[in-house]
Amino acid sequence: MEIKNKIADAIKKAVQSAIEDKIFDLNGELPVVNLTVPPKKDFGDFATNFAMQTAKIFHTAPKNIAQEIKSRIDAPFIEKIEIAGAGFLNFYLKSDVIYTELKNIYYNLENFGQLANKNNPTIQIEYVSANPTGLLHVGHGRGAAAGSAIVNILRSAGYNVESEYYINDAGNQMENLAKSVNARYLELLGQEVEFPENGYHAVDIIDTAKKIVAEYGDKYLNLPEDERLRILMDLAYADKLAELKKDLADFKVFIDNWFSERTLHNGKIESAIKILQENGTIYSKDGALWLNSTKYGDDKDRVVVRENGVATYLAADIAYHKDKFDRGFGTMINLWGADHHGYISRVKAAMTALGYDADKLKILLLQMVSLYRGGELVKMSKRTGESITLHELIEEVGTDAARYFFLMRSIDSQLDFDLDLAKKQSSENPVYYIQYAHARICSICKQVTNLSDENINFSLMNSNAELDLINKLLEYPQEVEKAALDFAPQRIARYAYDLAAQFHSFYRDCRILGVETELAKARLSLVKITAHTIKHSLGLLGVSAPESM
RNA sequence: GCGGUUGUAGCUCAGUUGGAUAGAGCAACUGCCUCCUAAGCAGUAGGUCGCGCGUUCGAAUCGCGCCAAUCGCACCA
Repeated sequence: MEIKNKIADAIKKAVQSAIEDKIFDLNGELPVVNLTVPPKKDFGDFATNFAMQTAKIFHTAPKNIAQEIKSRIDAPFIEKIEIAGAGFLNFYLKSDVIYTELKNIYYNLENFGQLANKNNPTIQIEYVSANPTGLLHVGHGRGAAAGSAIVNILRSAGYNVESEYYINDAGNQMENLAKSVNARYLELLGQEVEFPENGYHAVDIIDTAKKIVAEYGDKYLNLPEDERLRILMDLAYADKLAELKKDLADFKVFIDNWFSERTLHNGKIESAIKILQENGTIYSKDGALWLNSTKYGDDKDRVVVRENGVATYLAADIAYHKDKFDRGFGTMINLWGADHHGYISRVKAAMTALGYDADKLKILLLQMVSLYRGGELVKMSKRTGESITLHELIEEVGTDAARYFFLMRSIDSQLDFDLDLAKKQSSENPVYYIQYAHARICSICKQVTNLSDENINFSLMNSNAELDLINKLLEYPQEVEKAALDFAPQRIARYAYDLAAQFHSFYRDCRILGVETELAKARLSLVKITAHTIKHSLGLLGVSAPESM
């Protein structure tokens, strides 16, 4: 059991005994004991504001409550307790506590950072889900980095997770893809063609057409238009999807489940609509079918089937989310671009109307990315093809830097991505700073080969530099937990940076080569734990930890 | 007009289930390699936490109202 929980237990018992002895008169519910690492070392190893929080329900001054708890607490691992400020209880642990913890970590190092399985129902997370009609751009990159990092973090925190990509492979955009590739195909074969009005102008469409020409030549040139369009749609779709999967794989993004929208068009959309019609949430007006989403807090009602009988995108999305709910996940997370926020209320409205608990669906919104090069904003546009694609970004700055930069800001902050900085191999670049710490440790390990791994006396490490590093390491499991609860990869990015900083300080003050054997053994074990933790935390972000730089 | 997000040091940003003297990096300035990777370390300086009112023992954090930036408000996806 973690030290923190032990202290919390001791406090609860002390309070309980005071209540039984009628010292405290309980007028309300006891809050949970909240233990934190204090901002200054002078304030002990752990602190709680419990006495201040309970002042009201005990009708007693915080300092008196603190005094009572202090006198009743019974815990062998606590060195001393001090009352400070307005009523903080500061706990000072006996020094052997942290050494025992460190020892446990060291002899079970592979598992450090992997929390116990929570045995919760599976969490599903859907992310990227870009249309298979073009290349992934930088905005998708942020979603890909965030989604995959959240998956890693949740798994590390002991949750069961399944990732999913929703492929919009039905409807207008596929028609446009077919028409666009068709136009390029004919162009390449020397025909005069007018480019379709809503077609995709980006150069990757030409590349796709070129591949088709290279493989099939003019085989489809003389087919009837609609037949050729059908064939080209299939070929282009396969090509686009393959490119998309490759770009994601290069970016260390691996999806468990690829969900095709087409599978919804075999009755699932109709049956979802039918249920909503039967319970009165869908009505007819002006020849179209409308979802009465205002009843559930949406701004206005929404069309689900047009006058011409064709279902809207929303209809497919209702069927899709119904399908997700029917698969029985405990929580479903959608990672959407911030420009889709208006969509939340209508999807949730539909789920509520279908009788599901819409709170199980959590929508995380990713704010926009702006790229800067040479201090200038780089414009992006998928239509004109002047965008920077994810592929180009990886080529330019590398997967490690790109992922770290995407992840170091909270997802609901707009991100200014400085391409020049991401490319710099210097201390200005946080990715290198962290990786360098790892490489330094690996370098030491290579040079120290004659030290035994047994009977390590961890308590020899008692200087500030050593204790600071130890304490930082002990915080790691809790950081993973917090990052998982908040879906906040930037917490891990920050932690990895702080840990690297702690190590670099240690490195200056504490040598391993050339010091007395027992101390060298202890320090070597400490830096091995550090290396593991840096590598593990970077791993959660999908960033590599090189052994030499 | 309505809704989402953001506003913290010169710049880029952490920090929200309310807590102790608000933290990093970069940029500026001063030191440190005969010593395990100087891609590093130590130090100095830098703040009305957008503005105002409120809630309370206590507010960057919660509530209300302003201001500014940004994204969105389709029978498109």
